Amino acid sequence: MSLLESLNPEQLAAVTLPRESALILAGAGSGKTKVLTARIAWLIQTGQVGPNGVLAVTFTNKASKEMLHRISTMLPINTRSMWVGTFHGLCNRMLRAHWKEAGLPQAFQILDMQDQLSAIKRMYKVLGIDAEKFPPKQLSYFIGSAKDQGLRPKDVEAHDEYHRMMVRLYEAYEAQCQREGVVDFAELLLRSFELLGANPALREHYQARFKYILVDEFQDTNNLQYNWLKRLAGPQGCIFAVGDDDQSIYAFRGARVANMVQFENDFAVQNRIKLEQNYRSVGNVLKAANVLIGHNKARLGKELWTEAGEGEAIRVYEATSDQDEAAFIIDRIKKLVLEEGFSRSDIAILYRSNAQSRVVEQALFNAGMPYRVYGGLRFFERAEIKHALAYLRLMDNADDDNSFSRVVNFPARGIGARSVEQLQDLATSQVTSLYRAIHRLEGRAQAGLKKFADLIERMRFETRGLSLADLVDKVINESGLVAHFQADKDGEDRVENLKELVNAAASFAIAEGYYQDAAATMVDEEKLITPLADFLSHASLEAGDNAAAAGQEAIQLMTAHAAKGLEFKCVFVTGLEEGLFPHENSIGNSVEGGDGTSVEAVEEERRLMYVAITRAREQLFLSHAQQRMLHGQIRYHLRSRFLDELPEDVLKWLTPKRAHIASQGWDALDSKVWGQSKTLNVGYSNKTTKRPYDIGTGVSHAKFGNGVVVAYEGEGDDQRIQINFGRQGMKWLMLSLAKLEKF
DNA sequence: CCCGTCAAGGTTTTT
DNA sequence: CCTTGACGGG
Repeated sequence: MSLLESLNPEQLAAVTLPRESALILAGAGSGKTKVLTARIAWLIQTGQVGPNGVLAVTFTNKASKEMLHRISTMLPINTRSMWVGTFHGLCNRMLRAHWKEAGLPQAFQILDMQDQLSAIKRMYKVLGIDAEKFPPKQLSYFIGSAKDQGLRPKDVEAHDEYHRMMVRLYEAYEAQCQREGVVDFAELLLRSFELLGANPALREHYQARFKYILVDEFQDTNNLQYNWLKRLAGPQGCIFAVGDDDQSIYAFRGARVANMVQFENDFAVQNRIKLEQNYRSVGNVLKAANVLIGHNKARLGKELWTEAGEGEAIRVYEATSDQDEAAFIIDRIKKLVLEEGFSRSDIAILYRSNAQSRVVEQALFNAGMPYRVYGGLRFFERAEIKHALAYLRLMDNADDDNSFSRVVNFPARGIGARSVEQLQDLATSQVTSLYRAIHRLEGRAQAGLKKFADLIERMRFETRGLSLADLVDKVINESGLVAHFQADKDGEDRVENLKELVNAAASFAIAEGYYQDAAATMVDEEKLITPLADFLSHASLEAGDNAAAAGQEAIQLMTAHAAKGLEFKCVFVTGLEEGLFPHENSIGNSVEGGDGTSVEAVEEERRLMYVAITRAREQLFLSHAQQRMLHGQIRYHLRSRFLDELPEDVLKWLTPKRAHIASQGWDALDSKVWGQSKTLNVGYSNKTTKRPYDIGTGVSHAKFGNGVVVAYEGEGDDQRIQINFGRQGMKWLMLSLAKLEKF
């Protein structure tokens, strides 16, 4: 059978497993997606299951689109009715189909993170909560983690006043969401989970239907997602889980690698198949990756190999500064493009945190090299788009106070904070929404508010029977949004974006089969949803591309996190410094491993580094800088321990490798000290400023023992030197008095 | 109501 | 350094 022909023995074994649960440990570049899609295609093609009997779940929209695309090239079937999507997308689908049983209004809206925060702030106003004492972000986090544990307010144990308050706020938030007919991301999952729990008939229906469940990036599942899968699969369930514990980089947002082992126990997994042959990178890159990740203790164990040649050595550069690092990168890129014939889009520059992109961007800009930065605002997150969506949502669901508040006075129509406050009071006392409260204002009715309500009503009436795109077009004009931004001298882009929203609606309508003339309000036996509601869900669940627009032939800039799942011929991993990568917040910290054990937080950083270097197919460059500008201060960092963990024989140091770190031992440096360096006067007035020891060199002190010079401060007799003495802590010593020796 | 100024604070991110 | 949010004056 042709679809099995290109598989290696392990891949073939995985694809053709009988109906039993299995864990596939798939290393970076080992053909993970290929195996997933081939298994689905094989199951269907051999008649073991129909397209409707398969459910495949991923974490990102991109991954699910890719999967659908590949399936449709392998099989002549309509994939649109298949349950392939993200956890949130599939839960949304289920809740749309069973909104009544789930206790939701038919037109329930989805809150993204921004929306959730503004909902919390609005609630604080009504309840008179001090946002300083209980930061909205903290509440959002609290609610999110509770839901991830499957806990409702009544289930959360609070042992102190602060947490009792958080629980009360959680409860109030939940009541508000319920009244307004909105759900946040975690709620989609929890509702769906509870729906299956409370409804045996429904549960059994889905358990019988989905004979085969496949999960991508299994190491990224959180507690709730795991339990949702378990419940959906049922006692006879068959789950095909694909993941890589070495690429688990999202523990900080609740992902539990421990789910992999728990899965093997819960589902009596007989087969743990390892995919270790790598089809992406040259030998040297792979060797570096293997040795690096070998430093982690918490691993299931796996070693990648390749048939490809060794390739170039991994080149390492120690820059004097972040500017110098950028200059090095530009220089190498020029060589790669002009002399070695790589295309700019083959080249990626990776960093630990977004702030690091600035210096590189500047340098690329000055060198006239096109580049593309991932990680900005996404299309559906832009303010003007959010405004347009708010009008649409309010038309669809009159109880959506979030949307109401966003646009009631935007564009400005003379409705001040005072009027809205009064309206809120009335709405609160009558337990209704802001929009509905307008009609109860009676004599005190504020003319502006009435006019606003009329506007919404009119738009609702006038858009009846229009196609989705025409509807959106009508609303952006009728609402005054387009006129408002046209009048703004800097509003050109925003007008363009609003028009782009009309296009997005049109493409969505076509993709989903609503077509242009869809007076159709109901489509798809399973969706039971209007095109508008469907589009609004889509906008919340899929915020769109987050890359800044640029020519296709551009150098790619992104964080190591954002690079997961991608590959490039040439990769630069930058900022390899203690405190940056590994990040200072991880150094010396332990975190709960998900199964009660304690794991070094730096292991996740190491996995991130592993992800970063395994993005490279042919050439890999690593760099660090002696000093860099961070938070407006010059900071000095030692080179990353990760550089010292790489095997020397695959490295080629372009600058001399300095030896100060290896002799030191990392235990001495594990306190959180790197963030405390002081600003220095650099480059001038060093008449009275001496630096007998270079930053980064080791010194010993009679009382404190060995340490590393981190910074200098002051001048002349007042000049002080900062030294990290490891366990003894960070000390500032008077240079004139301290008795120090180089070691 | 809009715009400026000032203070605070600043991993990683998808849905 | 640079972005974000909170206030107060015009």
